[in-house]
Amino acid sequence: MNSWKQRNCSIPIQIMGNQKLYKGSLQTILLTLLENNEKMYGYEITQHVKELTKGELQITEGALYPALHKLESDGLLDVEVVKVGNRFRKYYKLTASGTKETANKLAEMQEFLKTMQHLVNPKFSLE
Amino acid sequence: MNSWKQRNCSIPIQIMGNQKLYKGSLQTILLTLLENNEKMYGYEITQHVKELTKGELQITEGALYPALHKLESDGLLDVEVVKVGNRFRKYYKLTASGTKETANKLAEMQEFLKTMQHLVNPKFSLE
DNA sequence: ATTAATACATAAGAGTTTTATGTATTAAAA
DNA sequence: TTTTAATACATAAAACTCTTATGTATTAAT
Repeated sequence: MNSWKQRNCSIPIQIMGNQKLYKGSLQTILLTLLENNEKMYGYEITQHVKELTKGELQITEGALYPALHKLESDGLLDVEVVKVGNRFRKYYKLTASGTKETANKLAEMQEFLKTMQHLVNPKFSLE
Repeated sequence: MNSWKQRNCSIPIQIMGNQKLYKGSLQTILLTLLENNEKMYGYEITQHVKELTKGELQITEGALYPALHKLESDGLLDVEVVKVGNRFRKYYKLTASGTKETANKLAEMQEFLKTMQHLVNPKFSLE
């Protein structure tokens, strides 16, 4: 039996309608965060992103952990397990090839953002 | 039997690595195009986007046509079939609610683009 | 003649994310 | 002091979107 009754019962007051726009950009976001922060663990990432985006982007656990595992198995991240009290954290950081790949992904993202700006904001399509 | 031998045989010289970043933004792109162009047909859209993005974004037929059908069945687009020679085109244009929804999607997209800029370009996170 | 471009369409499969569930420790609140 | 919320990990089923492959047909170019 379960010692806990309910979970995930927090009801977000305002629903984010554009979560689906972030599809495909999770890896890039994770790599970028780790480029700026040296090492981070999963839960920390979710909180950090929530703050950075003022709540607009909520990285779900079901997306986050598989993504981190994939980046690790692809050799882009190294992991270090640290015990804090009786609880453990898995700290991730970029490998050498992870740093290289981050540069690629960032360039692609910048290109994507520029292109989308042109598409949705044709006023700026002077260039 | 097939009277044609091969198809889709054009081999793109440079592969676009960041196609997946566009996941989730197709509807918004279509609506925006139709806001700027009054009426367009499918094939025209693919060519228009290819030009606008200098080949960076190639909307595939397998994505485009189902998307147009969905927007239509959602009441956001009206369709008008026009015969040109012996060939037909399906011209799409925004309905009233389509115009309204376009504004919403555009706002979401702008918000998304701004947020992503902040995330991947922390130098600009002054604001 | 044959190929490429124009013009539609759908289905199978791949890939990513959401939703739901599971376990466990620690801090806060009732 | 018992319950709840927050911290911290994880995985599986389902939903969703797009790619790839296929199908049909007309017209322009080679």
